Amino acid sequence: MSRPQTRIQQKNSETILEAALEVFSTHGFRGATLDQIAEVAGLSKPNLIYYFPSKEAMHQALLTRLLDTWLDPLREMDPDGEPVTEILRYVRRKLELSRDYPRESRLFANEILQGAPRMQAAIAGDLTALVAAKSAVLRHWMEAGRIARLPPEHLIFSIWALTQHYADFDVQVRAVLGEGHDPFAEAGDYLDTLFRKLLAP
Amino acid sequence: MSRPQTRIQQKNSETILEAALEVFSTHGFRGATLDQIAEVAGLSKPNLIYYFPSKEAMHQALLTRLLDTWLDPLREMDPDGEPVTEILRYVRRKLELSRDYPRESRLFANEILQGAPRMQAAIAGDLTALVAAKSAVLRHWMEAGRIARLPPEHLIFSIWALTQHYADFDVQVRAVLGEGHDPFAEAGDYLDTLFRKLLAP
DNA sequence: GTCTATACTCTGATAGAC
DNA sequence: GTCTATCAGAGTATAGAC
Repeated sequence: MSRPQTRIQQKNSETILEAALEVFSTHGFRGATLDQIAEVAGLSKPNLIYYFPSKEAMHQALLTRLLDTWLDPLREMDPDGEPVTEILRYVRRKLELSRDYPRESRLFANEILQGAPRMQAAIAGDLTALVAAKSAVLRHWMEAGRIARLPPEHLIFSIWALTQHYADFDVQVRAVLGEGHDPFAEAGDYLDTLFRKLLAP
Repeated sequence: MSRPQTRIQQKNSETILEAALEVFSTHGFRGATLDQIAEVAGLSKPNLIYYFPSKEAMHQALLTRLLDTWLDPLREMDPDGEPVTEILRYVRRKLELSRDYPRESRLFANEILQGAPRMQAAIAGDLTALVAAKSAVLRHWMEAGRIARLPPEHLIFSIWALTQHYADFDVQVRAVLGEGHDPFAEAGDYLDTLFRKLLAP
């Protein structure tokens, strides 16, 4: 990957990725068009292609930067910390990601829904390895009787499912709750309660 | 909607919807093409258009039949039943839907991810009304001290999120678990435990 | 009722002027 | 570095033969 040198190039690359994120995250890879991305970015279509060799390359650039941000909070779960505190912190940070980066969450969801054709490697590699490592930590805590004995991978799945739901199904959540609700604030309290009860030995 | 009269028409309509489900559920509405649907269905492209006036109409037909199936298990939650039993039954039935109809689950997820442009009405109407009704039931059980006091809508969201995750993120789940796992069987046990602990007063 | 042929629009990408 | 013009191919949908 060759990428930006000058200031202007950096700024334009940024503008394009921002626009691409907006479009890919709502329409998926095949549903997104360069026309749309160009319009959102306020640039001409050929200009997009000047910065990125193809539509595919834009998508790839977004996915690459995404996965890192996405896995960061899990990486930070400290094996030497207090188990419940560490897990609840992870839940909270993951929910904050959903609140602050809903488009990234939807981009990821779109990719997985489609069978992860452009992410197979990353999922089979980094992600699986990290989950394996953290599952070992969780299992260790369980064996020490510090949290309830549960299948660690499924515990992690449930954190992902519950937090991402508020970003990915935002439209549905807001429709059901109606006016005068702050979905993410309520979710924060609810998930805190849920995992406290679940983890109690 | 005018629809099938003869046997042949019924059968072909069915074949087309089946193929359309396959394609829409993996690529989203805009990402799906009539070419693909025609190929999967084993029919010619114009023949598709003979049965359905447009791509849009096929999608609509799928969404309409979907929502009903989708909400059925929630409808069946019995206000006069034993609370924990009723809720656990709902969780189990919803998980079975994810296992048996993963494409329908992904079709729905795709539509919501995109902001539900073709489902606004249904979500604001039937779905919201049903959730309101069942939330009242849950709240009643909580006030009677029969289950833990929790925000009822979020309790329902968590059932949706946890069960649908196994259909929508199937690729990820299987990659993380590796060989020799039955994700849905394990999820069944795990979610049973989770909700039992969560609902205990 | 179903197919072949085709009209017309949109899409991703390139050429070449400035 | 950025734009206008444009291409080839794919996309939805229609016309009309059988």
